[in-house]
Amino acid sequence: MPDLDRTFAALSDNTRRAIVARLAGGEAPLSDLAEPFAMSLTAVSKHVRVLSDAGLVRITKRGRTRYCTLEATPMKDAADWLEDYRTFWEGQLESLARYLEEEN
Amino acid sequence: MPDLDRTFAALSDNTRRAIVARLAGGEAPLSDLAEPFAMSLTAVSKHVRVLSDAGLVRITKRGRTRYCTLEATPMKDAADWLEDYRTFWEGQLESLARYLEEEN
DNA sequence: AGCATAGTCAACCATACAGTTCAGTGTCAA
DNA sequence: TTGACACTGAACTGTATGGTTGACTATGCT
Repeated sequence: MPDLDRTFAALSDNTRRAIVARLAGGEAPLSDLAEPFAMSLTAVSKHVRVLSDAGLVRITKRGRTRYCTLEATPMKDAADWLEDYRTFWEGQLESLARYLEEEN
Repeated sequence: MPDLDRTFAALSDNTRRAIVARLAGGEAPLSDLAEPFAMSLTAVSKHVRVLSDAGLVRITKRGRTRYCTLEATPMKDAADWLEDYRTFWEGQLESLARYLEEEN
């Protein structure tokens, strides 16, 4: 699953997760995306390219600006992968709860 | 959220996801974990360290073998982060479904 | 035509990562 | 006590990542 590789890798950076969060609110031009960050536009552009390579963001050029939109599917795939372990961690956290319970 | 950074980074490798999958079935010694992979034990040991640094795996030494167990919480955090976007991608995939519907 | 805006490209730097090999440590078993 | 087993550590290689700057392209505005 090299797709999952790239999806998780894309999400392993705080800046990129912030970009994703921002794009969940709707499409935005690159320069708008870059504005909140204390780094060059080039750097943000690279981050967006990583997201785009991972298929999480689609870039459409209108005039001189690039509009970015969030792409759902890869994130769903990642969530689905994690979801398979939900029962596991729910069980584990429940055990923890029981353990803490008994400790009192 | 540097924790999420490390969690997602840890999950961005196929080998490590396979290790996680394996550990979901119960604790296992390092050498058992390494066995299915066409790489050195050292390499697997490094992978496990990455998982351990990210808090996804706990290593307990009994005798000369290291037993690895899956640790729930960080994966839950990652899943929770992704879960926030579920409504988003469900909406988007629904739009896609409607679009495909209308195309016929 | 001329300038500002939006962004890419190329080159560079430092750090991290995935993998190797080889040598070493610690533990169990005969 | 000798040897096998289960690792870890150190050193090295190649490649990726996150960031910079400076030059360039392309579009829009006046």
